[in-house]
Amino acid sequence: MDTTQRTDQQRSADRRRRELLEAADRVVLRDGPQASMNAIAAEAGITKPILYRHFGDKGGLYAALATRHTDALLASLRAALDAPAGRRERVESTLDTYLAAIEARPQVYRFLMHPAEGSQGGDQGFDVGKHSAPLLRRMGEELAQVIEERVDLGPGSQRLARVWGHGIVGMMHAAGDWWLGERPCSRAELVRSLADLLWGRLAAAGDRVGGPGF
Amino acid sequence: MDTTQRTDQQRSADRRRRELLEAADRVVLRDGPQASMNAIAAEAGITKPILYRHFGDKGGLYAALATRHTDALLASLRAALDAPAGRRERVESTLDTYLAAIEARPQVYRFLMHPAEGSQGGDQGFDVGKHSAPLLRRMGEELAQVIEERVDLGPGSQRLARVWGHGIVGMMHAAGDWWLGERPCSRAELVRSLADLLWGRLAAAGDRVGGPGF
DNA sequence: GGTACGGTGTTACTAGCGGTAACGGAAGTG
DNA sequence: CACTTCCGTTACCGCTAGTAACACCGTACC
Repeated sequence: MDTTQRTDQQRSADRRRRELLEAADRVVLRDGPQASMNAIAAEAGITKPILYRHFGDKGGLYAALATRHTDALLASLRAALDAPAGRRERVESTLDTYLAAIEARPQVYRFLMHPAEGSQGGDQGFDVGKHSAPLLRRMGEELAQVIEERVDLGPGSQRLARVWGHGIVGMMHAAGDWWLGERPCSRAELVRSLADLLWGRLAAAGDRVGGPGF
Repeated sequence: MDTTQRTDQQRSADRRRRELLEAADRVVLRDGPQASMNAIAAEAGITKPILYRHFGDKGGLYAALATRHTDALLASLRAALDAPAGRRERVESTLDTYLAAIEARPQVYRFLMHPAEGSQGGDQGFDVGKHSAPLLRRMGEELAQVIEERVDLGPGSQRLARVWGHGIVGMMHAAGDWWLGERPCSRAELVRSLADLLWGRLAAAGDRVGGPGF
């Protein structure tokens, strides 16, 4: 009947969709954010229009792909963030989780952070600007929620928590990006340094001798 | 003579170059990072090959444009950073300078941060990935230098200063990006919140009642 | 005067991209 | 057999970055 048939079709479509996503994944892992629809289709053994029938446009495919990785990474981060440990340990463990992830798969990371904005396809084209880095936004909101749940910030705590969530995530991201490019120190050192920064060592440190005139 | 002639030509070429950059600026201000070479050429009243003769490729033009704005912004930041005031005041003033800049010209800001990575031009194409956001890197290094010069961080100070420089810049950037999109509070509030974060309020805050089991 | 030259500008083109229309063939249903 | 309904293809559009080839114009040199 209709229902069973539809179910079969849907299951088949879902399987195909997963296959396509895996193929896209392989290409992105190889080519970074430059991965073209042609290349992805070729990797999947089919042609472009099928991709477009499944995902609408490039933005759709990228969103699906990004959601996948973002979900996976966010799950790891949530685990580190919710661990039954002291705050400093949780912060360090979360930082380390994130850095380990971007260290393990830099191509995927670059793809998630800079989802190919140069879309010159005339009419619609992926509305750049608003969703420039969904992963960052989601991590920021997630962290904000955890902060607000677990830290007592007094009045204005919600606003403060959100600012801090996005700020800390940005700190982690920028430091990670720079570290990934230059590798100036070990991951553990980086984690410690960032945690120290968050722990107010900047405010606590003294001025250098021979510092400013005042 | 050769020399005077060359000088004349060079001066004329420089003037032209500045004109082209200003035209490109106008287009970027209008269209954001999507600005195409055709559009820029049209705005300047000339055609593409001239642009390419002056700037090599799109990356060259974008780099020239980015350097311009980056230099301007960095000068403002350096002024705020080097002001004869207490550390907290300087930090707040620097944050505010940056946020005011991105608030005043969001299109330019977006262009600087996400310089159109989708370059699918076959052969060379702007080597994405390394120069994904030169402004961030330069700001990070600059801040690192100031930190190392003026703050006494004990052993390992150079590494620590660089990590912090990039981390703080990333925090500022991510928070600014989010704030620019959602406008959840005033600029002054954002500045205060970020400075509070850097001043260790996260470490100092107590746990929420009914918090984690441990 | 004629001629070769460097610089400025154009038109017309290539190759590749995202995206789509139109067609071809298999499968199930009357 | 006809008819619809997908799955898949080829062939195309309009756009992009980038380039080759040609035209013009002032100047230096013979």
